[in-house]
Amino acid sequence: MTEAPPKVLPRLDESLLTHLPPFAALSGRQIRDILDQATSRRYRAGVAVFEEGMPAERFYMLLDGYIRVNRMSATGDQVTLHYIPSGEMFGIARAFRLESYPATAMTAVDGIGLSWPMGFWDGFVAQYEGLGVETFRTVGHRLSEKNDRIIELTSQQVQQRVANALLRLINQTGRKVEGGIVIDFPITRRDISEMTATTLHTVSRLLSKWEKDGVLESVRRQIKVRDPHLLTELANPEA
DNA sequence: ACATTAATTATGT
DNA sequence: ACATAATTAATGT
Repeated sequence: MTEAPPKVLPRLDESLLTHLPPFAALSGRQIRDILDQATSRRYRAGVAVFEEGMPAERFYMLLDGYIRVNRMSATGDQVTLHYIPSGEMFGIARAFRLESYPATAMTAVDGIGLSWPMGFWDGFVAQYEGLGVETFRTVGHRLSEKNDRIIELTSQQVQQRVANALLRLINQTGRKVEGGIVIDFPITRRDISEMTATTLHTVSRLLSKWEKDGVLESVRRQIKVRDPHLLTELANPEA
């Protein structure tokens, strides 16, 4: 479900973008121009920013929150592909000459995003040095991560895949707290099972076991990794 | 070494 | 109360 009314926030400060890699190389004036053309919008947790197959009308910069990217499988199940942290661009279909969004973008938590009409994309990358370069960087990074996961899926057992998925989550979206690192947004056993090509039951069993072993703590969509090193060992097929 | 099925128990609105 | 999450055991491939 897509949310209807775009609420424009009162004031868009340039400091919103200056420290973000895609805009870091730009002058204050350039950032001002970009911001003046942007629409800012708050999103509640659990809503779709855009959906798979919809005409790709806008592209986005996530200022706060996390985006969960899903795609529909052939059997009709939603599959979680990955999470996007704040500070990254998403929905940049135009960069790949796509007419429609290849996946659904759901908010994992309350968040704030900027967006621009997709028609601005080509002009932006032509006009603003570094935007295209940084986009290549993030896309390349995501691709190499995908490659890693293909290797995992074809060569590793379930425990290792789940352990690797958790490691990625805490590395990319982890927040340090007393006694460990928590995944910064609510995540279910089902979400993890979708990312690792297994069932929620197997994930549940693994997490229960690891909780007993002191690797992590987990209550209700919240996971705290207490011992990342142990998890790293579990992720490596040693024997 | 896993999935599936089903029953049961939390937990959040 | 009702829906969603999570656990656990039993059974199957």
